[in-house]
Amino acid sequence: MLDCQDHEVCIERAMREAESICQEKGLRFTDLRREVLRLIWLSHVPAKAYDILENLKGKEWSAKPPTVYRALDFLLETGLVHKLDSINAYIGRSHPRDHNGCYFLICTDCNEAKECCSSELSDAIELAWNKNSFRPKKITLEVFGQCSACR
Amino acid sequence: MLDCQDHEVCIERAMREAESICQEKGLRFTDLRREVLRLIWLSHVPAKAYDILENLKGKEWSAKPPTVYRALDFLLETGLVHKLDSINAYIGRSHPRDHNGCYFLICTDCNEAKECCSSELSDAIELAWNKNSFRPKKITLEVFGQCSACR
DNA sequence: CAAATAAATGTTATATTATAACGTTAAAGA
DNA sequence: TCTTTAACGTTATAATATAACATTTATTTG
Repeated sequence: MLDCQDHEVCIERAMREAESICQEKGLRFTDLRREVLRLIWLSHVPAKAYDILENLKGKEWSAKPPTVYRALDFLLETGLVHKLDSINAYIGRSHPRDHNGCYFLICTDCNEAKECCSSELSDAIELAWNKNSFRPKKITLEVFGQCSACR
Repeated sequence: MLDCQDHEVCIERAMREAESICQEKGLRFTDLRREVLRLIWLSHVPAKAYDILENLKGKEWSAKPPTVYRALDFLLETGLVHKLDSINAYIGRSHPRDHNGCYFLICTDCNEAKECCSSELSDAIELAWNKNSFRPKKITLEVFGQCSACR
């Protein structure tokens, strides 16, 4: 589905950006957090928490569920990953510096997911605000369908 | 949050509409399914599956998890309820005959949720289709924020 | 630097959400 | 009425996530 040509490059770009974001914000990007982020970025198919757990076990960590969930919490708070609530899975954020107006396209054939940013979306939400005098704080938008590669 | 003035009326309207939809479609609206739908409609705060289970126990059913999940599956398929994936909770559908272009506003203060239908939303999704040549099938849009009553 | 503090991780246990598999009962169709 | 199918009962377990407390590692401060 993706415009990612060379996935090694894709991962390295994401890891570099994560490093620099953590540095800027003075956050501790520990080996564990780094490894969990890398495992998530291994594929554009969103990763399940317990799969990440399995993948950690071969390595130097004594991995138990809280090991993974704590790393995920950190990555979520920092905006480095996103949780897809409709499938309980985690995906690396392509644009970790922009937190707004993003939504996710999830292909029901290949299972890959893509992050999209759109002002049209924010505008549609804005409408909800006007129509319902509702003050939006957080938006979950996940679209399931078939990606171009799978047609 | 809601424009529901008299909630008894609100529930009865929903139950009547459910009856007629099931009749039209030749579906069996059994006592169990009816009761689960009514329990969900008891409040505009989305209901958790295991809370529904507890509420069934006082009654005539030998309620175990599958009892509830099977009823929920039926109600979901029939479009009578909606699952809010971001909070794993179920809410009665206000417009069970229109399955498209709906989204949900969830108040983080009072926990009530409201179903909204909007063509603007469908249009924004349409854009995703054009931009990414993605064929949308199912959309999850859940907006968290503060409703007018809670401001 | 050493001690004090705070942050991260280890560990055990358990909570929460959901489904598989198989048996029984009740309803619908032939 | 008999057959078939759909609904429900029941037991067990899978999948997802967190609480609570101990230990280790990093950071700050005296």
